[in-house]
Amino acid sequence: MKTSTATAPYNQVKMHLKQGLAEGRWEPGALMPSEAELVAQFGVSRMTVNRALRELQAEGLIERVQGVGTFAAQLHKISSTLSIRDMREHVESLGRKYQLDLKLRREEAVAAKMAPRLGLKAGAAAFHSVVVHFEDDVPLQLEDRWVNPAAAPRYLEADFSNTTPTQYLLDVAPMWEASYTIEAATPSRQDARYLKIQPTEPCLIITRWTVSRGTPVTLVRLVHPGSRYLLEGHFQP
Amino acid sequence: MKTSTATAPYNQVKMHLKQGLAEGRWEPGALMPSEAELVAQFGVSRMTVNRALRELQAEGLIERVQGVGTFAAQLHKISSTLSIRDMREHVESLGRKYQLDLKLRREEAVAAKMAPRLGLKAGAAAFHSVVVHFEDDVPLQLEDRWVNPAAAPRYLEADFSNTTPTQYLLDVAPMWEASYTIEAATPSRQDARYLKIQPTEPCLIITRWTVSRGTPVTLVRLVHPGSRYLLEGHFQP
DNA sequence: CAGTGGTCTAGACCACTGA
DNA sequence: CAGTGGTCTAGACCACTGA
Repeated sequence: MKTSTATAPYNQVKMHLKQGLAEGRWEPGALMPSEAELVAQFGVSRMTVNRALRELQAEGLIERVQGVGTFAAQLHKISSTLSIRDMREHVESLGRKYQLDLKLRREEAVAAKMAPRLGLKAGAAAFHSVVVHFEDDVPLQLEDRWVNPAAAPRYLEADFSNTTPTQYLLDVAPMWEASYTIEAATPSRQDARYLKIQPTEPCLIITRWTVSRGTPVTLVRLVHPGSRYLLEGHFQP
Repeated sequence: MKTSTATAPYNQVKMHLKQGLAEGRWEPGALMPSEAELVAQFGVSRMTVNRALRELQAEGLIERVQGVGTFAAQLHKISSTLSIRDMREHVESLGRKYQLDLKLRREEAVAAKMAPRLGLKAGAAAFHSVVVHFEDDVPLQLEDRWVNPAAAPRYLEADFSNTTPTQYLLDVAPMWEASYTIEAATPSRQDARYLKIQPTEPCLIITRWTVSRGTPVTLVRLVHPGSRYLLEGHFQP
């Protein structure tokens, strides 16, 4: 029938239920209206209410059991989106001056503990780079990165005057799978020198491992001075 | 026609496209088959391929433009689920012994800087609790929490021998909206004493603010010794 | 058995885009 | 204008649940 004019019927049903949940009209675990009831109430076809319900289910707001019914979900999960944010974009989006200092970039033999995560044998050649990202002349992040040469053979030649290692690698090897850890620790003495902080300053350290099309691409350690960096997230159904 | 037996047709279309994306059959930004082409290729109705495509879009794997076509997405975002994990559940799921030490729980006047986030006026009465969570007799998390009395009037009487503040609050005031920050910092002297760590040890500090049905519920600071705690995440489309 | 959700179809009207 | 995606419908068959 109609299309994006105003709110589509499926979306009206969806918003109606969402608001009811927000208001607590259905306690967590409570039985909600069936598809047939919503069809009667809104005067739309079953496929339309089905879409509304399927989307609410995908968002984790309701649970559905075939043969039984639809229930308000227990909201225990915060689903928040952690972007692989490029430091250049991030800093420039704040209206600050961005600078990148390439401290090291060369081929090195990869250490035994890192090799498997890069899909390489211990001692095999890999690319190693160390970059410091600045916001208004203040070091904001130290990026210590290993790259699988098979995934980005020309990494050593990449020009970082207008791009960043993150951006370059996303371009040549689209990210498909990733894991990360976030921890608090003190920086190494070398890290501290690069970041111009005391070696006792707590740092937020993100370690990220990226795979593209089944090939490990890069293993990166991102060190942020605790006093200058914060991760934020927000969740709203 | 069929139902959950084997793979539903919409899911076959979806998996086919997903695998093509994983293999790099379509570079990011490249034009993908239209709905009409997929209808012909799979011999299913348009609604069926439409569902497959809509779900891939919701997962961020493709982008669709009305009047133009369907395109392989640039994969820049890691969407990972950060749970409000209950420490008791977390520790016990690892097969470890869980203990809770209630250090403080009382009514207090809320500080001016915290009051607005709890929906209260500066100096109004709020509930304040401090709890230490143990894993095998090792302090794993310090939980310093303020609670809006309007959202959980009986918080001071809750029995924490079989539940936790998190669990109790999720039960009485289903979480609807939340924000959090994650940072690295040194603990306060008091925090360090409770956690039995040196005041110089870097800690991972999560500050979380929760709203239920428009009412602020709780503001909590979770302090984790950096040497004992790590946040992990994984992403795969 | 009645009621529930899971899924599919064949057709429809529409808005939007770019040639 | 042809091609694209956005959405809806009325009907269908099915599996599952619990009385």
